[in-house]
Amino acid sequence: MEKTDTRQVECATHLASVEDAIYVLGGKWKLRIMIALVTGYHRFNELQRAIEGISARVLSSELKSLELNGLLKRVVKADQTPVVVEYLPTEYAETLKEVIAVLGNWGLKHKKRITGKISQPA
Amino acid sequence: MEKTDTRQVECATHLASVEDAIYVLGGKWKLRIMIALVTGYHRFNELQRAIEGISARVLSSELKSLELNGLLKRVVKADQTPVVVEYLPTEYAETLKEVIAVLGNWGLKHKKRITGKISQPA
DNA sequence: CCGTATCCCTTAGGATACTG
DNA sequence: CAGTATCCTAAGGGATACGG
Repeated sequence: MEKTDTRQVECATHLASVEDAIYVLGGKWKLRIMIALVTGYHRFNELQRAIEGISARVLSSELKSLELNGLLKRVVKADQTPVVVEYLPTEYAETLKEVIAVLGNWGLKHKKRITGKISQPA
Repeated sequence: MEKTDTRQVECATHLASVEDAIYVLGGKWKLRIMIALVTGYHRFNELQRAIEGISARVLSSELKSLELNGLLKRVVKADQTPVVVEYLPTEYAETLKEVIAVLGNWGLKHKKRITGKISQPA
């Protein structure tokens, strides 16, 4: 079997790539925050309200992590009276749309499958 | 602004869906195990060797979780001399291929972006 | 409103050792 | 080979309170 090597390499490559993705997007909150962000929620408290269950402390630290990875930009508008801070998805965040769509889709179908539980053939 | 409601609902739906997906596929190992599985690694120790860094304890518990979610099937071949156990991806696991592909792809590009670090325009 | 600081608890997951 | 048992640490994340 000489294809073994090829397969091993392919597997290792896949492994490394999703590892990278998980490193950046993994955890309970990061993708959810990105969803809220691209949906149009930009203010801190707005985000906290949209993402049920997240605490200010966690939201804050996750936002920093996401900014470091270039997925959002923290913008301070000093010209307003009570300084307005906005978290805006970057252009780069667009690349996540596919990820979110695919993952969300899978989650949706999976839930149906689990709850519906049609007798699947083995 | 009367589209707000629609947007809120859409966001909530997305949120719930990826939440479900993360619940099933989240964590450091589950997706990696599925990759190894569909790549063709089926035996316990084989998997442990393919997925660098995973301990027997974790591999074992993750395999159970994945089986519960219908993504793999544990098959015992009692007809061999030293009983052979195989973990086989189910048909359903096919639905993950897209997820893995998209996520892996994103991870790959992201790594290039981070390491290469071409001056991106804001 | 926009966060940070503290404190604490739970969980994921690593190390090692051991059994059928 | 295929796991389980134990133990332990680190990190994630919740609650509350507080400051700019």
